[in-house]
Amino acid sequence: MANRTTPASAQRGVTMADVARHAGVSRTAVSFVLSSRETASISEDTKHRILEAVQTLGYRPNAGARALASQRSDWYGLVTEIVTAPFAVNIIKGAQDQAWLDKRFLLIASTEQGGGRPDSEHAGMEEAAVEKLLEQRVAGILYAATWHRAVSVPEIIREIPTVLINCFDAEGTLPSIVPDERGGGRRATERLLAAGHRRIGFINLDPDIPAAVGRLEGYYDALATAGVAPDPGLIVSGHATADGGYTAARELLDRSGKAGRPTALFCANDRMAMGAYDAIKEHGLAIPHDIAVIGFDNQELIAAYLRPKLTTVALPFEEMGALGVQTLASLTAGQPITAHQQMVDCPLLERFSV
Amino acid sequence: MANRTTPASAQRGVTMADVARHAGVSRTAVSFVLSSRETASISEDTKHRILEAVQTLGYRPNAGARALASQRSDWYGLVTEIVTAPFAVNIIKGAQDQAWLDKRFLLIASTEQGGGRPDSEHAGMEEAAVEKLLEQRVAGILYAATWHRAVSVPEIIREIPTVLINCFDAEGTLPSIVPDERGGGRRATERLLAAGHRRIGFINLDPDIPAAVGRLEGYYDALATAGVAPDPGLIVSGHATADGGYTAARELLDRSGKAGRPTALFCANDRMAMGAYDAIKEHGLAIPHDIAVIGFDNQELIAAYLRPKLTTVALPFEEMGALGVQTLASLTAGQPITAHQQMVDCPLLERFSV
DNA sequence: CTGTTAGCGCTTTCAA
DNA sequence: TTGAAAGCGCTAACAG
Repeated sequence: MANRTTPASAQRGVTMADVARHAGVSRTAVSFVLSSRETASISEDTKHRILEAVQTLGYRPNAGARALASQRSDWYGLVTEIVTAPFAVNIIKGAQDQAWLDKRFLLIASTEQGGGRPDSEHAGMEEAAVEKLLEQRVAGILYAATWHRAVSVPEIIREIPTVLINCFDAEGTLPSIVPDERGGGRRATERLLAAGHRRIGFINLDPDIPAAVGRLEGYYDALATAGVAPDPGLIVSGHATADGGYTAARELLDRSGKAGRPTALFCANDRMAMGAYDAIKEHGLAIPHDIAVIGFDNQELIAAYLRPKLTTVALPFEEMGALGVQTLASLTAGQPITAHQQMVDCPLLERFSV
Repeated sequence: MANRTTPASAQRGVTMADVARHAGVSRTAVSFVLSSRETASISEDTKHRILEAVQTLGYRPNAGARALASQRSDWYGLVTEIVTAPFAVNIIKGAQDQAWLDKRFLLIASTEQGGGRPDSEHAGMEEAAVEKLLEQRVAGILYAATWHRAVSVPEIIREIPTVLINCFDAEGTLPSIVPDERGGGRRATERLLAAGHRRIGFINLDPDIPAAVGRLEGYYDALATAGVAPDPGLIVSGHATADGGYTAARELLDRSGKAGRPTALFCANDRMAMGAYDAIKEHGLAIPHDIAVIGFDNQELIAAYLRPKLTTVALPFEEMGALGVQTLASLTAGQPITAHQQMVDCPLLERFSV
């Protein structure tokens, strides 16, 4: 092999038997020491000899053999479209970090992004991915989506413990972890309310998706608690882009109806907030002096670069990833599911637009 | 297991022996059919019976057992900081897709981003990651960096075939795949030249990094070919941020020295171009009418959102990932290394700033 | 406290 | 063309 430098290395060679021989003990002893079993106690001396043999021989355990013999594996499968659409990439990071802590490996099978359509080629890829993961005998599967929505997972996934991250199955039979959209919407609105605003415009996403529903509910919640009557004229929904936000914001600002225009804008995502900024500036208004703006998603590249920097609600991707692994761990450990759907808080990130 | 629906499923149970029994043949026959060996020809009839048995029994091969018995694996390890710093996430996508085509799995071990410092905690994590990968008996390792630079890889990585993506080792002993920065710089400059510009300002990155060196060389190349003498006064380097770009652009624009200011700006990355836009607009100049701008990196979120949309040079992340897997494949297949360092083209993306 | 003995599910010579 | 048999490297009863 062209690429090999360390010569007498341990890649293919040193086995547990070698270690045992070198240390003058049985393979069992070695196995026990290496997996630090408590059951059988082994003299400090032998233990030391074994460890030493491991060192000098450069022994490296064979994870595959171990899995085969013990009938369990250290692997979780992660099937996701996220690698393709890196918006929620921190889910992977959170999962990976947590898995690492638990001394488990993540086998990532990336799929193309698909809207969860059951009838697409996407579905075929996903099924193939799950199949492959099952062949690897992963202990469980994590299924993560780029944006919070209902998905339809390949049926075979049900053969093993599975947890859904940032999505849920329509039948609602699989444990899932989602952001608390409603709480986030409430929090954003409360922040605006706390700043003294009473006429708060809400620029929503496509009203069909869970994010839109939840964030709007949160908006109503906060208004109700504060005792301000919601004005339907203050709520518009637009395309989830900067252009959509621009158009929607203009619409809101142009209205000089009975009560005048809003003094604050809650945009259901940062991209729309970006467009809203443009519309506001075009109207000759200053943020946050004349009008406050709050976003949602905390897309760093946008929120932290706008002028002024955007106050927004963050999606807890990393936390969801970590919680997913934890949930899967307890599932594979045979513990019953406590909560079917776990919601993770969406924290407010204060910057300078309120 | 709470989470199991398909009851008599194949998760732990059906083995090759079962299939053989069901089909009334030997395990060898099954093995041959399933791995489609040519060596021993098997009658169409038995083959059919075997495949049928596989179907009805729901047999699923055990990848681990196969690896153990055959002494080779279908897995490549990918150790990278990219998951943490998703700028170059398409490297993963490219690698993943190519691996999938080759019917191989990517075991991703993510590490925290580190500057390649050999003495950091980062290095410890990396070494642990590689160690784990070796325990899994991966066939080879891919090591990918978020930004093009020299890295120092854990020594143990040299025990197996390894290819570096978007980075290279200082000693230059490992095969590596990097973007053709110089070609990209040349291409950008040529584009500006083709538009008739002769006084082209260049806002460079920190001059120590390969991207800065290469892009500047490309700039000189293009100028030389076009027969225009480079003006040192037109070259500045700044911090690789929007602010850095803003400052650098101001500096260039404020200069009204002997030959006046540049009519075009080549920014060594898109973030700096973003800042340059601000500076240009503040000067009351229009893009591209008064001054053309070209960027580098093609950071979608920036390049496609600036007004006007930014013409820029793209980094070939996906291609590098795919090429990395291909290179690793030929390496593990025992083929000699042809090129030690492979450079991948950086294509120009025309938008509206030139 | 340590060693013996069976496998785990598959591949792969070597005979038949 | 097919089958028997011997492992791959490890774990896990069970004896000693």
